[in-house]
Amino acid sequence: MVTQPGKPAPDTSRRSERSRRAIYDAALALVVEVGYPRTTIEGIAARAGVGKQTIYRWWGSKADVLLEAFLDLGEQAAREAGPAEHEPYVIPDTGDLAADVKAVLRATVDQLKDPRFEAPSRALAAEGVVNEQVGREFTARLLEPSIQLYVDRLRSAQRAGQVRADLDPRIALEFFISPLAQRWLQYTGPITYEYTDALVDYALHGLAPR
Amino acid sequence: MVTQPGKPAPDTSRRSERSRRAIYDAALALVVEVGYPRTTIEGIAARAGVGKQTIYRWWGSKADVLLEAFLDLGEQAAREAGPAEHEPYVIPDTGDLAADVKAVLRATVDQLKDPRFEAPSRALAAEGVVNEQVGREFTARLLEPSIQLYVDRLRSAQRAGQVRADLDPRIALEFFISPLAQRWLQYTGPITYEYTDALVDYALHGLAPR
Amino acid sequence: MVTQPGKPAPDTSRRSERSRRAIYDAALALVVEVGYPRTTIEGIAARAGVGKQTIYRWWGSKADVLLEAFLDLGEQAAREAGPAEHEPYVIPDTGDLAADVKAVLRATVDQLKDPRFEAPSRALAAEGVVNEQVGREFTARLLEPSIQLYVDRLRSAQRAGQVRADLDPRIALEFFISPLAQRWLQYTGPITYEYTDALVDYALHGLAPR
Amino acid sequence: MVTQPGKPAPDTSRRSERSRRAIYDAALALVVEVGYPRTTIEGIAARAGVGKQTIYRWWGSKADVLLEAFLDLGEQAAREAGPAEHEPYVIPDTGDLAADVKAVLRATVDQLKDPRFEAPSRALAAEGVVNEQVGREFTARLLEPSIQLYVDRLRSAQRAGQVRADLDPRIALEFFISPLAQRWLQYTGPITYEYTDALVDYALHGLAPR
DNA sequence: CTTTAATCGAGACGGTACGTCGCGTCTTATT
DNA sequence: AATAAGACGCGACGTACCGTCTCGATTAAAG
Repeated sequence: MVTQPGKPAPDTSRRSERSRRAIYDAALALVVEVGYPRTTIEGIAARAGVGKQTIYRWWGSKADVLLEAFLDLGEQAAREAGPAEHEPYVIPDTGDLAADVKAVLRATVDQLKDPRFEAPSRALAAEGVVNEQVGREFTARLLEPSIQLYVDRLRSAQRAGQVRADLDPRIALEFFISPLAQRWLQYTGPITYEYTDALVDYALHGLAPR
Repeated sequence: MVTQPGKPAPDTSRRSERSRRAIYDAALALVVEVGYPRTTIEGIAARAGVGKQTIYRWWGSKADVLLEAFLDLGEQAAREAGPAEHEPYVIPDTGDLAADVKAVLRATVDQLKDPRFEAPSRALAAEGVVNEQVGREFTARLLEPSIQLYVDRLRSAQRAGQVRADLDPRIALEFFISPLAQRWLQYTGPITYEYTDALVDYALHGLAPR
Repeated sequence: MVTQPGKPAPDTSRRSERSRRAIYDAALALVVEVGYPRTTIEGIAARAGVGKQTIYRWWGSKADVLLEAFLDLGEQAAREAGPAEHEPYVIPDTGDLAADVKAVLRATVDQLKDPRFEAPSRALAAEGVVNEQVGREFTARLLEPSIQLYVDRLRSAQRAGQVRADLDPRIALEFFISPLAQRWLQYTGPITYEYTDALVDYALHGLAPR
Repeated sequence: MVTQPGKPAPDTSRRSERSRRAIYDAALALVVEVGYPRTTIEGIAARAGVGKQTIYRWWGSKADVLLEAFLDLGEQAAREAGPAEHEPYVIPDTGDLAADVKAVLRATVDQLKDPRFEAPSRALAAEGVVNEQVGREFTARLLEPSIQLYVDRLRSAQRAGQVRADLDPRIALEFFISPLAQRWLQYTGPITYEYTDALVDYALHGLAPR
């Protein structure tokens, strides 16, 4: 992200768009097909019909390539969905917090099970666990936007009196997404609609008896 | 875990205890010192004063070695703590669920920040995210025992009327540990005592106003 | 061959005859089947159903084993041929030197083409070229006895006036065997009866016109 | 020699001349210093300051490297000797066959005792004995040119009436070189000027009395 | 519309680590 | 005490990728 002083900084205006696209496609395809550890820079270059240097010129590491490829995939999907139908990219606000969050979590469950999404995002998550720089980048560019949606929706719910006003939404939202994240990352339990529905109910009403 | 048909299965009784220990020590030290990706089988062997084949004979991969080394480290720590003082290995049951869980989570926070623990467990978690077999093994042998302690404590609280009887403890406990896990794995927020205390309060009383 | 001072010198009387034979058989069979370089001590031991140490106890190297195995093969062949029919083990003396030597060389040609003989003796010759100790041992125990037969036959011919009396038989015999040896060792030409017959004629009458 | 179908055939024009030279030097030096069996590809690469792959890219085996290194050494020596003084690379033709051949054989004796020549050529000869492909290559590229010189000289002698016209020079020349070769390869006798002189005399005049 | 300089494809290069094979030594249990 | 079995420390194998470094051959911006 930061410009290195040692490197002459390549000229972005002359960059080959066709190569960039081919590299993204190759990287994503390989991660799906052979898995992240067996995805190599050489393999990406060969599959993309691109010189290795073209990759090293524009990215710093395998994880970097994949992160941008994955972000691009998201933007592409958003673009294809069109401005009208952008359902999964915001949290609906029908006034019923429980229903709205349940709906979004169900969509998330579907997404987690789509191999096109799962392979690269697992790879990036894994890399991020062990490489803090990648981890922070991953979180900032992929998780943070989604998290912000939850924060916004919770603030709205607070204003509507559906959520206690003294709660920190940054913490509250974790009751919805962290258990799901952990089951996904660490295989601590099955991932189903019933499960995510239960999470919402448990979280809203608390574990203690009323 | 499963006996491979192709391999002649070495004779466990003649195994060198001294080599096994040296390998564990070397693996853990290297992961702390140079990080998981730069920890190599060759490096472990060299540092342990052991032939590479001795590692390949008994373990299937770098992750396998580290997993057993880490489990052994845990057992060793438990043994050293002695049968009298086994504080972190159960959840206290004073009758006050909130206080008991807060105490345990504070201990967990400390542990997550201890480099001797952090480096290998991050490494294993990362590997597990991208390699399902390792992930399930990691969860079964490392996470599951801790999870079970929460299940037991929550059942006790249900009997005591402090937790609603109709809740599934396997889900309920995730409100305590999953948010912490996600902050640790994905840098989604700071990890402090105040934070874990808040988790317990939010979880018990729910997000919705009473 | 020389007793090493460092080694405790094993007790020959307790030696297992069955193992020795099995090792010889395995060594010879492997050299024929997979070639000398791919014949290993481990392979010989495994095929002979013998511990590796049993080989290391009694022999100093792969070449040593093979040399003894090959010598044993020769003795065995001689024993089987019986005391009556020991044709290839002496040079006949009919009074006609040319005929006698031609006959022996033809037998040698046959032997050189027998795979059971060729594989191990090539292996030993090769080893001997690069390892002087083995080379001298090979020559002393395998070549020298045959050479001596030629010396004797040539001396007899000298007495009979068929060979000039002032010649050194140690040199003269090389005109019969060295060209053949070189063609065999270095592929410098085809090996046929006509060729060995010609060698004898050329050698006896000289290259210069009479 | 033959293009393998499985390998993509590297681009010869981009080959590093400096690496090739360094590899030749290292290979020859190591064979002299530690012997052929203890000369390893890894050792050559390390000494040449070259990646192992650079060796595997251009040669098929240790013997291949050494063969080319040795041929190169010969060409280099020939180049250094210059076009004027190329004494050892042809057989003189003074009209006196005996004298000419004796002179060349004496030079050969000297060469056989030069360690810079002896170590690699023994190694290649040994390898060739046990590996027919290497053996034929060795003979074709190293021995054959020298053999041809003898053939030519003998033909000249035939025309001059010094050698019987009905003889096959390919066989006749072996009386000069094969006995020497065998003594060198198999330690069957000492190698001296007197010996090679005697070979020439015996060969020309024959073993039988005149 | 050239000119020209950066990017591109290709892939050779010096390296590091891989996972395997075989060495020669050793230890253990059996005969 | 020798044996079958095989674990061990060690070194080399041949392979896969790493990240750097030339090479022409485009190729798009500036002259």
